[in-house]
Amino acid sequence: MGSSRGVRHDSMRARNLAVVLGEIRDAGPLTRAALAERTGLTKTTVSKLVSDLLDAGVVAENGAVRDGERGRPGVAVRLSGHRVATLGLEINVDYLAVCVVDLTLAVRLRRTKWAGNRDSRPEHILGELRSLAESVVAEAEAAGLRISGAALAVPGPVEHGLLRTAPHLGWRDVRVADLLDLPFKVDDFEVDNEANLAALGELWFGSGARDFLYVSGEIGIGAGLVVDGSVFRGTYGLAGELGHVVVEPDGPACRCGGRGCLEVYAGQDALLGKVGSIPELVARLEAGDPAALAACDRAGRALGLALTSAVHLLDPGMIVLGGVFAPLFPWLEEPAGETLSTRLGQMRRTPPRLAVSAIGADAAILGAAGLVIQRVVADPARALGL
Amino acid sequence: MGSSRGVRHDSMRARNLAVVLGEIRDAGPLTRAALAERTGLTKTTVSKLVSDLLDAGVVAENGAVRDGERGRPGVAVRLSGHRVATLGLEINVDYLAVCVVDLTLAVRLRRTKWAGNRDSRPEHILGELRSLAESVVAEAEAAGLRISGAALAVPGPVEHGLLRTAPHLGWRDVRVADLLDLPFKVDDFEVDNEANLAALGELWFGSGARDFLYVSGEIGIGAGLVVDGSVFRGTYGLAGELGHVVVEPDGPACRCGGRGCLEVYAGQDALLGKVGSIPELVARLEAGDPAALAACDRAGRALGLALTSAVHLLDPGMIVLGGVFAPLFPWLEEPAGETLSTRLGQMRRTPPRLAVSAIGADAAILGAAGLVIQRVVADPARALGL
DNA sequence: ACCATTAAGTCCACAATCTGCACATAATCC
DNA sequence: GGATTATGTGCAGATTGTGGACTTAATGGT
Repeated sequence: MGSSRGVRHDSMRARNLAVVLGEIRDAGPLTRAALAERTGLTKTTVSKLVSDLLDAGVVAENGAVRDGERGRPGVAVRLSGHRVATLGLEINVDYLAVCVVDLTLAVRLRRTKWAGNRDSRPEHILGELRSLAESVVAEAEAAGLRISGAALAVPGPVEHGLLRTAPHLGWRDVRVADLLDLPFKVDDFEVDNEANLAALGELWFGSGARDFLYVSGEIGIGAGLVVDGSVFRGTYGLAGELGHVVVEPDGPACRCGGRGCLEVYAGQDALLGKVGSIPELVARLEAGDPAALAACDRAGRALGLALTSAVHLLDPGMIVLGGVFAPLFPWLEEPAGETLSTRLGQMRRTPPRLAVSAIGADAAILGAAGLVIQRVVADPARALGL
Repeated sequence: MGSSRGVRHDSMRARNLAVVLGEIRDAGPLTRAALAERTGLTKTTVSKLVSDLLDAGVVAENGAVRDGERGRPGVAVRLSGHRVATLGLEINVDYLAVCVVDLTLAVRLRRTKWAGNRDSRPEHILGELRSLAESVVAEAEAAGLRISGAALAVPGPVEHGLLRTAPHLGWRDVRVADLLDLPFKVDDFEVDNEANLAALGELWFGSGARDFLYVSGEIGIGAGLVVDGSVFRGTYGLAGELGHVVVEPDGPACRCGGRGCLEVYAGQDALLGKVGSIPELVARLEAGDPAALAACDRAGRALGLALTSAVHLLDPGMIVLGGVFAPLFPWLEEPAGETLSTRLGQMRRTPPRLAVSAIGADAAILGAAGLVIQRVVADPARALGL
């Protein structure tokens, strides 16, 4: 049951710090007077709160505002990225990646290590990731940044910090946080599915939409639903497994135990067939190779069918295709979109728009780092000890 | 963007009233000392808050607690249903229904009016519903209850208070609240999909589970997902349209424009075939009628397939079958459950349990009334003018 | 150039609410 | 019947926000 705690003076202040900081983030540089107007707090209170935020180094004054109006010009306050930053981490089948993002969501550092991680020992991979992270953190700290948390994207479903299964890594039930052992408190470190974090990457670093289903085409197919700026995770955090939605009840067997799942038709293995890589596939598609075109068409139709079910169940504002689906978008758009709008029929005024992801392979690490930034802004008092 | 308001002294108090009242609701009768313990507030503060709640008539003292311990016995405080109540309304194809539920979730009044509402004029039906509601409200007020809000369940998707389409009523784009014109403020009246409200009915009046997918088998098939005690509605409030999830991509045409939707195999029309009613179908099933058994088996398998997709996308804690699926549960459970667990395969430790709804046809009105009660408890200061 | 006007930001007395401790109250235990 | 223990309330004090007066820094008209 909801055993929620009462509110005391300090939580009131904490909340108001978050409100002011959130408003500065959402509505760009603002003067104290404008902040008072927008938050409903008095100028006095806003002044005191802003002063604390200035001391903490999370905001900075932007110089006088020259808006041509009469009267004393205000001093606008904006988010400052010079002190607080967070760490985004990713383990994928082919690489490890790390980035540092500051409070303004500027990417400060970024590093990738290519590695064949198929069927590898968790301890080994996580050790590599730790040393990668440590070097990046040291560099960030040398630049005067304080890393206030981290999040890690993994290629598989995560339940309460436990990686249930990562089929292509060959991992099962791995307590990732314990093995990785970074020097963060539990509250400041999170592990989540690659698709969920990539969806958040699209949210904060992409096109600016606040409601969409991000479809992550990797070796497997996942999806992350963003509704009004936050990810829907379901009961155990396992929502969004688009790859195993039923497309053809009597179709070919899938590794999951089912038959005719989306992954069978549109997973990376199905798309590539005998082709070696995605860039090569794109080259063949551009050259008009019939086998490649047929595979894409089939994948697109299957994707359209799975998305039909997803739209009925999840009601996304739009659909963003990412991962390997991004470079293939020109060949997937028509069969998938056609299938989707035919099937949805009269159920919707207009079917959700199909769009290509605005950011590339970095989606997941950016989303991971952004998630922690989000938390700092949502509760600066806790994150900064104000 | 989240232009949220700052917190002032009065909102702090409002929040604490809600915390205390919520705790009393969730954890049964509690003494002031126990409340202080649980909320983290001091005994002094809790005393003052409880005193206000007593004055408002939403809680009552329960007599001394005799728990065999030493020391002064506390006086337990419990929710009191003698003053505040809410109204639940439903329009369905075959009937109108109304109920009054008090703060303790006790059903105080209940009335159903059978009517053939197929292809009827909205003004007419809503007029009938209004007079039904008015008589029930008058009766409730005569019993000393104050009706502090209402919610209405309708058989179709609702987007921002607009009933988009109710195929079996023959309605399209109806502004239900305006036509119904009950004397409630906008904040105190809500229209929602029958499946969503039935799901909430199951939550508050059913088995006690807090995470489940409620599947509502009516003329159409809808579903309401409850995660941690609240309904997931998607971007436009259209989530949970289980009836049009793809079961067989090349199956028979559905009235929605698609093919092989769940509704084609497991909608009421498909289940009944030439049989006249659900009770008659049940009788035939009990008698072993092969045609009836085959229809149910086919419906169960189709339901299992649609639920497979739903489980992958929505990650429900369990699955509750309601509406006409409730009486048919004995014949649906095996084919649906078998299909579901085979298909989910290794993706889950255990597939979500299939259960039958604990409440009957009243699910939607109970959920509707309960929703408004929930709001009163969530913000007693606003709802009661404290 | 100067002064009225306008708006931003700060100062200070005051108000709302919660805390912490003391204390009265009402049981049980021996 | 007195020691012990726990509940609930009263009162002073702390924290935080409010509201209006005041200072500051511009513009614009004379």
